[in-house]
Amino acid sequence: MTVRQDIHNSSAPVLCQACEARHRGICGALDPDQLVGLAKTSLRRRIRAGAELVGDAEAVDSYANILSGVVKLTKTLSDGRQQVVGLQFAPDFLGRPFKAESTISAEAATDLSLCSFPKAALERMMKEQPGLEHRLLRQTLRELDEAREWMVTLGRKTAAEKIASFLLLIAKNIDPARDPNARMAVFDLPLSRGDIADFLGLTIETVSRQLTKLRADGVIQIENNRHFVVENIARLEARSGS
Amino acid sequence: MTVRQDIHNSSAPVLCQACEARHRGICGALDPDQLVGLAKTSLRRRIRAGAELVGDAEAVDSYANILSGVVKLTKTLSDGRQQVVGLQFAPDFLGRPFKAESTISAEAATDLSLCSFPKAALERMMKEQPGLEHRLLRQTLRELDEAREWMVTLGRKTAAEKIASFLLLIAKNIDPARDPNARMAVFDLPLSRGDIADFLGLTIETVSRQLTKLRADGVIQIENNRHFVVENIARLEARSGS
DNA sequence: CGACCACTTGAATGTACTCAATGAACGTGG
DNA sequence: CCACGTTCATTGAGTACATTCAAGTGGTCG
Repeated sequence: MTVRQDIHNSSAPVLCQACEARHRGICGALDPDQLVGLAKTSLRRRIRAGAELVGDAEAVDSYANILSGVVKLTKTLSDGRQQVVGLQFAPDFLGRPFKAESTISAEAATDLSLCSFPKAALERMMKEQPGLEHRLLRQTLRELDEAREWMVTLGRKTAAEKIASFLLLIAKNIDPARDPNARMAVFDLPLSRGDIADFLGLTIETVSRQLTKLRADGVIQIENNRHFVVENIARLEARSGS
Repeated sequence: MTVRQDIHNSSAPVLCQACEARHRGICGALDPDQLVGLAKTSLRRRIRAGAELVGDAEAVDSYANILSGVVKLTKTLSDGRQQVVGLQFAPDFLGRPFKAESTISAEAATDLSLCSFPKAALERMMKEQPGLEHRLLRQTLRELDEAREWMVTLGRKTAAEKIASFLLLIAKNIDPARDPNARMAVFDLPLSRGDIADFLGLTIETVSRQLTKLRADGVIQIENNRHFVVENIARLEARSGS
């Protein structure tokens, strides 16, 4: 582990030294020279929570890696009903290759730090380094698995189970350094009640009621609306419908 | 169009001559020599409707292309609740690369004709032909788009809208030769009422009631439970919530 | 202090579900 | 050929869960 990091960092651009995408993200496919090449055209950007990254049916000319923060992917029906169709965390790749315009919109759920680079730069590099496309395929397959997992939640779970499943999802993804076997979890929710409702296919009121119930039952503690403490994750899992 | 087919077919294996996957599927990435190589290890299989192709958490050692028929991908909760998380049509690729076992189960919704080949053969070929991985990435991205589109349907549409959306989905995918702008559609449903319910996150009874309503309103005609006629697709679209 | 925002709580309503009975199509065996 | 069982779909009545509409709470900021 430490060895691998040493090797990777030895000649990597400064920008990439502390970057998760360098290891777990798509940049892990690049050799030091290629990394330097991509880093030349890349740019670190900070985005405020709530800012729209990509609007529906909007042309996209750059891709990015998430360095920190949470991105919310949404789709909206003509009458305004909204559905969150995905959440992305560091070090996920952000963008939809091979399509001029996106059919979903992306929004910063929290403050973000991105490493962004021109669409053309990545596509050029994909040609000379097939490993890049391989990484992309892996992430896409993972996202597909997640989307299908969520379809089960949306289609077949009760409101109470949806909320428990959601809290588990956040607990497991919000902190990359977290021990996956830990018995307890503490985190700040990256989403408002409204966002959660749109993610779970519920209303704000139902989300609020179910959270209140979990708190009343002693499964979770809530401070300042956003800060959550889960003493015993197993109790949440028991309520998630698995 | 005819030119392209001539070129492709000139030296292609007999098995591949009439195969949609040769053009629109993943095999389109292969040159004639490679196609011959893959065809050597591949096998045409016929499967009866209802047969299970891949069980949940079951090891998979072969991939396949769908030549004809419809495959149903499902996930099941511990208490038996089931959700259909995807439908695949010819000439889709079937299988989950880079993972020893699948977390979903695949079942023949209709009688199937498959072109199946060993996992190892395809993975070997992917190394020497990056275009193959590219095709796979494209299909995966398309499936991801479809899954997200369906998340909106599951999370935010009413039962009536879900049914209309489902009928549109089938009308557009069941017949590869169909004119996408055609005003009317005629098709045999590849799924039972129960399957539809599992796809839409509804019960059988609700599916039945909504279909009856569409028929009563003159939007669709139903013969023998499975055969559907849609005189005016626009009327269905108007009810799909878009 | 008042306005605003996000969230919570309450009461009434409605959509889809559950349970139950009926109907239609198909295959088997007497 | 018809009676019978089976499977699949439809229809009906009553119920439950999440929604809608409405009011209230708590925190933040000008």
